[in-house]
Amino acid sequence: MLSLLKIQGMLDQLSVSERKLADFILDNSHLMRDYSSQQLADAVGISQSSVVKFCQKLGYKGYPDLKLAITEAVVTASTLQREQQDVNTALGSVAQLAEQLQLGLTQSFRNLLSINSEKTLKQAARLLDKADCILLAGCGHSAVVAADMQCRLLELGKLGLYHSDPALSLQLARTLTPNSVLLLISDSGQNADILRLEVFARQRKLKIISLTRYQTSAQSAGADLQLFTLGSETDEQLQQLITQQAQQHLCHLLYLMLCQQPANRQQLADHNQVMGLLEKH
Amino acid sequence: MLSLLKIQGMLDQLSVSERKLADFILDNSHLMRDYSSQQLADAVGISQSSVVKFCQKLGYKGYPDLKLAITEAVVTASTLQREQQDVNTALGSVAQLAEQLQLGLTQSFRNLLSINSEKTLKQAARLLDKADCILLAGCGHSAVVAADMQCRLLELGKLGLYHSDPALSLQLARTLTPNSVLLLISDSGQNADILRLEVFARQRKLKIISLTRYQTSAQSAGADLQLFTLGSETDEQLQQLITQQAQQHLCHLLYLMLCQQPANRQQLADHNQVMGLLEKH
DNA sequence: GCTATTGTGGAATAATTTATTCAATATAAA
DNA sequence: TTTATATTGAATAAATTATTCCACAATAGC
Repeated sequence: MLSLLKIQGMLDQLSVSERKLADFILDNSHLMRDYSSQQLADAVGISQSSVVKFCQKLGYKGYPDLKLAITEAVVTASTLQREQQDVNTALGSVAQLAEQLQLGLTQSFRNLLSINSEKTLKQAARLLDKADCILLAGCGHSAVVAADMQCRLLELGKLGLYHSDPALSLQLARTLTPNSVLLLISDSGQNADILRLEVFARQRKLKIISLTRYQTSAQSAGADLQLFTLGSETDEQLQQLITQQAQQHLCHLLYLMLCQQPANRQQLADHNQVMGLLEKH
Repeated sequence: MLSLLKIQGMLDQLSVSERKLADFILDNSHLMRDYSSQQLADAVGISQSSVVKFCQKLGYKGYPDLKLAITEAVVTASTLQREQQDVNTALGSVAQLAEQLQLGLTQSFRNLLSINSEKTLKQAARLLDKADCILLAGCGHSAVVAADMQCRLLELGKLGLYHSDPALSLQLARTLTPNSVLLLISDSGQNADILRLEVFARQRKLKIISLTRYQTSAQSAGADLQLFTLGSETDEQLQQLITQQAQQHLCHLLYLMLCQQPANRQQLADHNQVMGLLEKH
C-alpha cells in the first residue's frame, strides 16, 4: 500500500500534469498492471517523458519500478480485502459529521503503521529513552501535541522541555547537552520557527526527530529520524483535525513504547504516588 | 501463487536449459522483482532469448508478463504469511500496542455518539455559537484539550479564553458577561480547581458545559449541559490516552458543528487569510 | 553408416519500451 | 515589467525485450 499512500501524501505538491497523472493512478491503480509508460501517458493526456519524470520524482528508479510497486500494492490490498470506504460524502447531521471524522481518523491511524516502519518507531523510542533531555517544538495545532508529549515524558521521569515562544525554545536548545533530542512536530514541515530551531540544533549536533505530513520537506530532510502522518484528501477543516489527532496518536504510541521499559514503569508508579499525595491535600 | 505452481507442474516436460531456468526461478522467486531478462539469463547461464522463449512457452506474452505474475505471487504469499503471523504476535511489539490503542480509540469514539445524544451536542454547539465569550478549563491531560479548543474557537472568531493557572482562570471568569459559557473538561469530574471555578460561575449565572467521564460527579451535576466520554476497561495508561483523545474528539466534533454555520465559515476564511499573510513575511 | 527430420539454444538484430536532453513555455519572484 | 525557476513535451539516446536465423545435436528412416 505504501506506494499509493506515498502518491496520496504528495498530491498537493504536484504540478498540473503530475497531478492529473497521480489522480489517474489513484483511481485506476488496478489497471497499471497492463500499461506501458506510453499508454499511461496517452490515457492521462500527457507526454511519456512526464510519466517517467513523475516516477523519478517519487523516488523510483523509473517507470517499471513504480509500476511494480503499485502492482504489489494493489495485490496486497486485494489480498487483505480491505475495502476503503469513501470519505467524501456530504456533511449533514451530527451523526454524519462524526462518521466522517471517525472514518478519517481510523484510516489515518492505520496508515501510521504503514508509513512509519516498526524499525523507525523503535529507533525513535530508543532515542527518547536514552536522551538526557528532550526539547519539544510545534506550532499552531501541533503545539498542543508537543505540550501533551511534554507532560507524558515528565510522567516517565524524562526531562521534556517545551515552550510556546519560539525564541525561548531556541534559548532552551542553547542549554542542551550533546546527548539531547529534539522532537519537532509540524504539519507542513515548513514552519520557519521550527526550521530555525532545527538548523541551530544541527550545528550543536543534537539528535533530531521530525514529525510531519508525509511529503518531502526541509524539516524532514534535516532530521536524523523521520516520522510521518498521513491524511486522506477531504475538506480542509477535517484534514486539520485528523492530522493533529494522528500526530498525537503517534506520540502516544511512542509513549506506550517507553512505558514498556521496566525502568519507566517504576517512574510512572512514582508519578502516580506523587499525584495521589497532591489530591489528598 | 498460480504462476509458480504452473512452472512446477511443467518441470518434467522441459529441456535442459529450460529446466535450469525453472529451477532458478522456483528457488529465487523473490529475486525476480529486480531481474531483467538479460540478468536472469546470465544468472542461470543461458541466453536472453531462451528466457523469453521460456516465458512464451508457459503462455505468457513475454518476459515482463511472467515477471509481473511471479512478483504478484510472491507478494500474495508473503502477505498471507504476514496475516497469519499477526494472530500470534509477541507481546510488546509495536504493531500490537498500536492495534490495542487503535481498537480502544475506535470503540471510544463510537461510544461518544451513544452516550451523548445528538440533541445535547446540538445544544452545546448552539451555546458555544451564541456565547459572547467561552472560558475553557481543564487540568492535567485535559488541559491540552482545553488549549486546543481555545485555538479552534479563535479560528472561528469566537473569544475563547484559557489559562493553565486555576487562579487566573477564576480571575478570567470574574470578567465574563452573563452571556458567556464555561466549558469544563476533566476526566474524573472531581478536580478541585475546576469545581471551584464551576461554583463561582454558577453564582454569576453563567452557562456551564461539563465534559467528564461517564459517571455521576459533582462537576457534571452542577452543569447546565452534560457531555461525557467513555472508555473501555483496560490498562490504566492506555485508558488515559484513550480518554484524552475521546475528549479531544468530542471537542473536535463541536468545532465541526460550528464550522457548518455560514457565518463561522466566513470567519474561518478570514482566519486563513491572516495566516497566509503571516507566512508571506 | 548416412542423410533427413526435428528440436534446442544462442548470436545477431529488429522492435519496443524506457530514459535523457534540450528547447519552448508557463509560473513565480523581484 | 524583467529575471529566474520550474514545467512540459518533442526528439533522441539508451536499455530492454522479442524475433530471426543459423549452428549443432539427437533421433529416425533409408
